[in-house]
Amino acid sequence: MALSQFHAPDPDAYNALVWLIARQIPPGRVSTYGQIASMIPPPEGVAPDAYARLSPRWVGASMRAASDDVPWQRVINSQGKISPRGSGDAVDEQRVRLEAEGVTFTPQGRVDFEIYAWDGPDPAWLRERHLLPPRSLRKKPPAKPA
DNA sequence: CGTTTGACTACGC
DNA sequence: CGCGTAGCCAAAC
Repeated sequence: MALSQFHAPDPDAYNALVWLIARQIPPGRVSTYGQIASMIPPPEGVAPDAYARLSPRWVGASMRAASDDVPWQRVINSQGKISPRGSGDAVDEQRVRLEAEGVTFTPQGRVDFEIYAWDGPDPAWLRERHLLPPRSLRKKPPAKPA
């Protein structure tokens, strides 16, 4: 069975996990589609490499379908920018909401992950729900020379 | 029933 | 930093 690059095999189940995680993002902090995807194990039958390639878009689809009780404004793309979509209205609204929480944007419209990146839920919270440790959005410190 | 239309990301220039 | 590319389904029109 071919996997869709736009929707998870079981959208409803996937959405529930994405929204659950998104609701943990504190005000004034941001996460990314890819980071949230990295906390969710590949659905049954989905190979790890395929999951890594497709899941960020699945999370994007989940955010699109999210109701207003999910802080969707705190999820941006890996470049630190608000993802463009059809009507620029939603993009403007997202920026307004983030700025209202204290998030600032560079002149190029980007959010600095070094300042605003969310490190993910408490490890215990993740383990209890069979979720995985998130990949960091911050630059990895240079390898420590012996 | 054929077309259009999607909240992504890593990578190369 | 900005721009283009691959990936290749399915619901809404």
